Amino acid sequence: MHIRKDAPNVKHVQLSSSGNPLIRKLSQFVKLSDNDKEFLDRMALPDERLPAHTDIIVEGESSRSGFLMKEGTAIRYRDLPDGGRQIITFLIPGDICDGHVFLTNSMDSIGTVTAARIAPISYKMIMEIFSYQHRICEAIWWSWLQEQAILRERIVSLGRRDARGRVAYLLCELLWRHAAVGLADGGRFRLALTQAQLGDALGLTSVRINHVLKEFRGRSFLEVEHRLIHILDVVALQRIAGISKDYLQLGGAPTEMARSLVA
Amino acid sequence: MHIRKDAPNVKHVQLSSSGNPLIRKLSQFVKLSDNDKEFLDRMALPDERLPAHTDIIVEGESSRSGFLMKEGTAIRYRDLPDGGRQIITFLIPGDICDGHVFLTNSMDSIGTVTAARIAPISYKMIMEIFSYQHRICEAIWWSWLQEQAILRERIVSLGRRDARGRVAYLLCELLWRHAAVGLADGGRFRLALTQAQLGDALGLTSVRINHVLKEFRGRSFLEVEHRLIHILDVVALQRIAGISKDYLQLGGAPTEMARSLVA
DNA sequence: CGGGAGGTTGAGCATGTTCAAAGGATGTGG
DNA sequence: CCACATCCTTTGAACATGCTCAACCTCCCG
Repeated sequence: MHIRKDAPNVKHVQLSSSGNPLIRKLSQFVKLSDNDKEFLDRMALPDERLPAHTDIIVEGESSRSGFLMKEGTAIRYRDLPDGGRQIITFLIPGDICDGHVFLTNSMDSIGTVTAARIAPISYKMIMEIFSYQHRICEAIWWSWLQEQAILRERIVSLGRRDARGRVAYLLCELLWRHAAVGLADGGRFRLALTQAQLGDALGLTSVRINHVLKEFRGRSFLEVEHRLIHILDVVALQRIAGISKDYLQLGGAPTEMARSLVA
Repeated sequence: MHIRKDAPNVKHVQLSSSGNPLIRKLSQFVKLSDNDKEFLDRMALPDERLPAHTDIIVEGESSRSGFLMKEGTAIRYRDLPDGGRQIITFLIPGDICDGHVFLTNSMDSIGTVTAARIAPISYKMIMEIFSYQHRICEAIWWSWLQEQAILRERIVSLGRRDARGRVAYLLCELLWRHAAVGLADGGRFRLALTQAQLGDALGLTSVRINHVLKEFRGRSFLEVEHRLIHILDVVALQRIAGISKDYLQLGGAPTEMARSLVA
């Protein structure tokens, strides 16, 4: 990415992990009790550190049932026979990687992008949540709906948006997701992705990503300094992506109508 | 599609709905008891008939919580500001449309393609399943994993496969899904999609779809007679799509390893 | 410093699009 | 049950978006 020589001292904001991001994430949907929070904190321990560029799960082979991202960024991706690669999702702190990988025989791999910290989650624990932790269960349910909505939005992106629209959408998605776990300050968040990785996520080449980012920088939609991305004009990006504000229901509670139906 | 003038009398096979396709679908994953089946049959009643080309849910506005497809084909799609459209998923008999649409504020619409028959599902009923019908709950859980795997595979398709690969993959997916609910006979299933709709699902134009189908017909990978599609060489299609057999875990039970973890 | 990874740039190329027009199939009302 | 209107498929030619390949540059890190 473009790195400004004259980068000012970056204001020290809360852009790295603080406490348990899962609590932050689930609090979007449900008011968690102290008990709930304690449970979630226990669930996030013990954890495990992983260096950058390390595979967690390779082509569907896994001894792990699932895990919670505590720090860092990871990708769920697929290597194709022709040498290509498609990044399917980015995993950021607060995300639960659900082990679907090997349950369904899909050949996805999962690997870290940056150094990361993850907490394994056993199926026993999941079953415990389902049976005894109803409020957490409800929140996780909402969180899954959100995840699915993100997958569907990505399908729309890849199917019908051009390069600029795809980049614009992905940046919005990542900003909102980071904000939802308290890892964004205004339009700022830490993004340690190479242009090639962005390309692999968007079905484009790094060259094209480069052109689009250059244009966006020129139009002052965003700035990149070191590994910190700063979205200056989210509205412009949304317009380019062709989305109106409320898409994805990120960073907000479910609609009243929806809540009443579930209660 | 190409329609052969000399189409022979189509063998009368079980390509339209017979009984409750949801039972068939869930039986892939779990051995259902007579009680379970009775419950699922009650769940599928009362039903409602809808003509072809009818919107069920429009741009996220819905008074419906969810429904089960009993007969026919529907699409979940998105209309874009520029006039384009992206079909996100096809709904076939046995699929539960989960009402995510309005819960998450996404602007998806859902509409029938052919005449259809659907059974509304209330949230009360879903909660009942979660609380009291553990075997069905487990089966639905598996079924969701499968759905997610399909969405992810579609992302790979749109991101990294060319037109031929995309068409090949979609045909395989539809064949396997139809087979899973007993609506395929050998390589045959009823597919009432226009080439424009296939294009909207695959991020391509109808013109391109036409060329690809022509090539596939020429190479004897498939035939189309009236609205019946006949896949003659699935293996060839899989090769073109770049997938190996077990993808998606369609039509088979979960791996032993996976089952033991959940049990 | 020197090597390597990632970013930037340009020229030629390919896949798929757009636009347009004509031929079949379908189904609806008279 | 036919006639007409409509929708779908098929085909061709010009065009555009994004790709490939290749070179060079910049920064970072040992």
